Amino acid sequence: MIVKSREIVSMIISDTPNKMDFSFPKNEKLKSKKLIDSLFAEGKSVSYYPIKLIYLKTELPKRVSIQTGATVPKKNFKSAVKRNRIKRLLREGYRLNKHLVFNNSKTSFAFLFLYLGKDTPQYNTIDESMKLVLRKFNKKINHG
RNA sequence: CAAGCAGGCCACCUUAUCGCCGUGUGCUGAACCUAGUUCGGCGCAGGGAGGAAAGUCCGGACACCAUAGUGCGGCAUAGCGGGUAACGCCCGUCGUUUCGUUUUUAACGGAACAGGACAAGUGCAGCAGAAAGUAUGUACAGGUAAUGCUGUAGUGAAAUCAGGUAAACUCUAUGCGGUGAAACGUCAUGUAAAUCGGUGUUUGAGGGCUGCACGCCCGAGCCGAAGGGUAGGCGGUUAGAGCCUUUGGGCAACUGAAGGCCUAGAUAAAUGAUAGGGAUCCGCCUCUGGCGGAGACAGAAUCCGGCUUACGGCCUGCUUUUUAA
RNA sequence: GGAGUGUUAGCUCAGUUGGUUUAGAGCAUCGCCUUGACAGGGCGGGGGUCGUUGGUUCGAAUCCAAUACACUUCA
Repeated sequence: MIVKSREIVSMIISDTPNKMDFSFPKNEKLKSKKLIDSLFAEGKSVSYYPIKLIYLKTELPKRVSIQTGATVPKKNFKSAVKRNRIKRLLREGYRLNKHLVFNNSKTSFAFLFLYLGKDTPQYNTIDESMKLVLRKFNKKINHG
């Protein structure tokens, strides 16, 4: 199991000809309070437990196609350490899987990932459900 | 070995891959006519959570409000002396209480203490008790010319004793102006210097975020209704009552001098993820080892000094049999 | 980051300022009566570490301190 996942990572890195982008720079972070407010007000959502993705098709201030944020509700996790840990895991999950949704389309989106679970997760589960959520999102965009 | 007390130290390490945030430095792309500015890209070097970052319980620095002023009110502290920028913190010392395996006394050691004043005034005290503060009854004994005049018993936490109680009001001494980085400064963006009603311009509306009054300053707008816009950047913002070493002073807290060091600055908020190896601890077993598991409390948000609380491990010292009559 | 409030029976609240009396009220629950039976009504009962710990006091739900939890609010 351990060796397998290691191989997968190395395969992704070495076998892709275009040098897949795993970076997550400042411009791709969702920072505007205004945008976040409008996300909660009029955004649509896709969810696959324990991750919920709220998205909105809008104009972005920077020249990127997606800006992403992650939140964990304080109600479910009181400890700031645990909240931080989950947010970091969500960021990692998005960073390593964002090639699924980055297809140079002209439409730009604002993303916000919510963690709905009540236990601190392992990276494996975050990774799997992140992939599923992003595929669900793609389906919805292409067909609707 | 175990327990208790006191003090000190650490806060898993390392390799690979992929990432994040500052700093320094080198090269470089695009936009505008140039100077230069703005937006980027690549490389190198070095840095990147805590002992409590927490609770927000105290004290400051700093900023604005009059160079923060007067009176009342309010709040805090409380033996004495010292330390400190300051403190409700720390150190020393006196006293009281308590512990040190039978009792008493003394010494010694440990622990706790919001430990000023009820000899200014006011209030309060269930039950019990004659009586709880303008109080004086019963029994016995003593005493007087006579009398609760004196003692003992009894009730109670407390009984003419300068009674008890101030974490009761209060008094005394000392200290405290208010608001807190969402303070404050500055740049940019943008609408509405619009509409309706009320009120006011030296006979002064309103404001200066102070509980009230005074005083001072600013002063032409202010209040309400309905509605509209912006909610961004930069500074403040990390070199500081800073840390380490040596040494002088002091019982100590602490402090003088010399030398060395630079040690996070994010803002929907960085300090991470995955995989391997190694130490640590726990459990089990077929015990020179093997297998499985765990990794405490917890995340900077202007910055310092304390206190309190949460919590894993290691090391050192002392006590667990104190002494005398 | 700052400021503030609350915690009492299964639930919603009094009582706390100003100390000592059995910690009360409504709903819920249990028993009995009323009814052929149910609802409703009447009578009676049980149920409380007063969030936790410590202190002051003769005595603490109440005063003081620490702590836990929940909630509100501020450009």
